[in-house]
Amino acid sequence: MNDTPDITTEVDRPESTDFIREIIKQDLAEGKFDRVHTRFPPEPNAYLHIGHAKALWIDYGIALEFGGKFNLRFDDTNPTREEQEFVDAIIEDVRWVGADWENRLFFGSDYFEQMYQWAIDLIKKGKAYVCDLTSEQVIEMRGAPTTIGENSPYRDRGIEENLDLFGRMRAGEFEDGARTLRAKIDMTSPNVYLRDPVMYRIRHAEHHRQGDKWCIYPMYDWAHGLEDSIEGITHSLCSLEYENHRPLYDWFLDELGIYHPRQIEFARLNLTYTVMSKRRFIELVDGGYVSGYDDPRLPTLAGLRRRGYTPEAIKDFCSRIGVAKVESVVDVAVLQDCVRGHLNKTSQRVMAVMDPLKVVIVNYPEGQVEEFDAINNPEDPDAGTRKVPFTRELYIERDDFREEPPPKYFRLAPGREVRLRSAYLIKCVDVVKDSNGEIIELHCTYDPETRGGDAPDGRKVKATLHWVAAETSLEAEVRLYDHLFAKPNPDEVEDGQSYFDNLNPDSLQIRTCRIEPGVTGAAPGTRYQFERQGYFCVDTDSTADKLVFNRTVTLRDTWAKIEKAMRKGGR
RNA sequence: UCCGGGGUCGUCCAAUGGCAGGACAACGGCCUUUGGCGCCGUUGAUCGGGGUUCGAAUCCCUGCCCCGGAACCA
Repeated sequence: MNDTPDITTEVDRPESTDFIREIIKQDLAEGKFDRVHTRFPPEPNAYLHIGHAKALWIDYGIALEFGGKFNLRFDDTNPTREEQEFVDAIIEDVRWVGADWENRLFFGSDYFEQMYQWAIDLIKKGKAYVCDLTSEQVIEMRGAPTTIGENSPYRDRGIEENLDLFGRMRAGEFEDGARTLRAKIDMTSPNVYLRDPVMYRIRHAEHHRQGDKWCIYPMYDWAHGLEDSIEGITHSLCSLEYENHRPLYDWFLDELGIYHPRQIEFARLNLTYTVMSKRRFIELVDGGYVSGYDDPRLPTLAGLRRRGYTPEAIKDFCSRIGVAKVESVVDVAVLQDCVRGHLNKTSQRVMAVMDPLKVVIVNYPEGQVEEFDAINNPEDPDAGTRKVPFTRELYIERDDFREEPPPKYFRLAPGREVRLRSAYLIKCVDVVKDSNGEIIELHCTYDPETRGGDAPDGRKVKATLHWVAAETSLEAEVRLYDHLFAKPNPDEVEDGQSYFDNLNPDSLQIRTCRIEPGVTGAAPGTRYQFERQGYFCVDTDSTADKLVFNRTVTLRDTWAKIEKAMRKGGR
């Protein structure tokens, strides 16, 4: 509270920047544009993933920073693969991540009439023609990157004939694939996208918004720049694979002489231990490797949401990874660090025992129940406290006791004293085993003087354990998630193998835990920290009778590291 | 082979001719009623070769390597 605000550190600190922001600043300085307007243009044919979130935060973040505007626009130019279901899902995801398009939700298909008129303009200029070649012929005559293409025999059709034919294409006189409208550019260009690209194809298909109003549909390259132009986009940001398309983007806009946004490309996101493509999501879902597109192991936004990730964490992640043009693979540990950071500050602590070992406090009165005040969040004093019941019979984590403790292990062991979080100091006086030698129960004594966890004589204990009362604790299902793939790069495979061979068999473990009773009735989506273990959130499968938790991420586990190092060193 | 991009710590991103810095990871320590959080520290990089310059990650030349590109997909 009495910290002196350090003004100097806030002044002159270079704000986060990247090559795109630099370009925009320069454009603004040169007067090339006098405002900033971006857009996020998903095709409604798949679920969004964390890679889309990166793009979204570049688009939206830039608009925000420059005091500009941001549009959400569905690029729905292909009727055969787009569905309303995806429109709804994408809107939900974009909203969840926190981008605000205000009242600017648009659909590329709403511009079809304008696009059609512009196509006519191009035909009139002699810059577009109706081509009767089949798709196979077009491909053949286009040539290869290393060779040049060949002109279509229909390339020099007269303007009147082109106009007539194009009108009849729209009128539905021809079958699917019978003809196309092509731009007349250069069949010898080293950039194959400039070799008379198709602008319109015939598809007698029902469009999710336009119904059967149209039977010709614009191709991406033709449509996208027009959409940007119509919306007054200043900077059209997209991923690297469109770099080769930019000359075509520019060509259409220049030939039409209409408002011309600037396209800038950046590298898309890759993450370790996962895959990031629509095709692979489909394969994983269809193959039953994951439960659906919202499986918490998938990097889809729906999956991350279900897993317990917060929009804040995702936004933080996007700003940490930056923007550049190098193909990159970001360590998923960065993402995990982001959620831990946010959840540490915000989530309520609770005690849950994953693998219960019974503890009997032999000097504690039978039938007595005490209630302790446990701190809800040490990072947030305003979070207050909660009551946790304590009884003679308790459960602790099986892993928190060792009959023969290894070096550096300072949890419970015979004769050792530890603290039960928020309760008492207890000492292990006896180990009870069954006929197989399996430990079934621990007998401990408690020190009544240590109520709350501190010893009046000032003696210290090294360990604090989480625990639950045997009887009052609840049973709950926990789903422990780990990386979907066993290798950082799932594509690193032996000959004859596929990325499926790298699936991590332990990516999901289902357990039954005992949890303190206060969580009764927690709604799906509620997030907790299970002390000493990790962050968990109530799954959508959870019911009043049966709580189900997803593990979002584990806590950092220094002891596990030490143990691992010792095991290695021991060999 | 042609066209378009790109090569900085293990990873991601800075340094815009002037001390190669930050984050994650790793390692060590301090603190701790979470082996959590926090704090401190250590390790660690300019693809190679030439050149320009007082000075090069940055500019020039050259070589090498990586990615993308031949859907009536986006």
